Amino acid sequence: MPELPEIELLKKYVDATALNKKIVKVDFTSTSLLQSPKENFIQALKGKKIEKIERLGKYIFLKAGKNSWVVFHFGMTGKLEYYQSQEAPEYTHMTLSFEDNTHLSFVCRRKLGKIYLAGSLEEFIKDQDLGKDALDFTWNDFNELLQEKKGGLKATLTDQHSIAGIGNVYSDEILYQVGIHPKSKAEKLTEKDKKNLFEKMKEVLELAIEIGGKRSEFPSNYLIRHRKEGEDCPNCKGKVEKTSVSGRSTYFCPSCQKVKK
DNA sequence: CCCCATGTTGTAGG
DNA sequence: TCCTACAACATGGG
Repeated sequence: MPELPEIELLKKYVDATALNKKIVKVDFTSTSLLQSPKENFIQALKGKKIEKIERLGKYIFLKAGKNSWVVFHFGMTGKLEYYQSQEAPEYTHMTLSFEDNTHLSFVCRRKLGKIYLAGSLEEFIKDQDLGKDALDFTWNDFNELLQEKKGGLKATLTDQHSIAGIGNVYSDEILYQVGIHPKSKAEKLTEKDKKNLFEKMKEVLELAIEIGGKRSEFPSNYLIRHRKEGEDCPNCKGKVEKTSVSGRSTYFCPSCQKVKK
């Protein structure tokens, strides 16, 4: 569930379901994802109202009382589920129960997610050294960032300390949409490349949010619809290839995307 | 059994 | 210091 668009949709989901509800019970099925002692979570959350929900990058923050936030990171398979029944979903790690007998569970099959406590967003951002959210970047921010980066472009796009929110799938998509090879070096981009990249970064992420993150709803000229080795490139006669960049599986079209190095 | 998967982090080396 | 490669984490699916 994990990149910026999916997390933004999850944020909206929690806004629509759990906002302003009072937490009457906090349960743990496991404590292995907790970044603070279980007791601290109970103390911070029990009896409190969920006052506000925020997202930054791939994190979701729930405000429960003054200077008290619970922060979720979803790893590859995490999500939040709101429900009324008694039974928590499979792979639930933590459940908040509300006065109206509804529940919000943090569900994470592969256990790569994390749950934190924080006094403020600012403090959390500082502790984690998180970059600015991809959707909050201005052209100036983006230009400056790429100016100071020496390494691979995809590594920078997916580095949460530089730009928060972009992951493996959307970085491939953004690079495909601007016709730049994922193995390109940030320092070799022209001003025009960078401008295009900046605009497509926003466009791709915003479109993904608009269509509810459903893969089948993306335009047919999106790589995400053809994210498989040997698929036809939707823009030319080439075939989609798979390679490894920054240690991740990377899909691209070798004739539409040329390396700048 | 093999490899793959929307992520992050620690380590080793250049 | 900054960058890269790679293993590790954990678990289900093909």
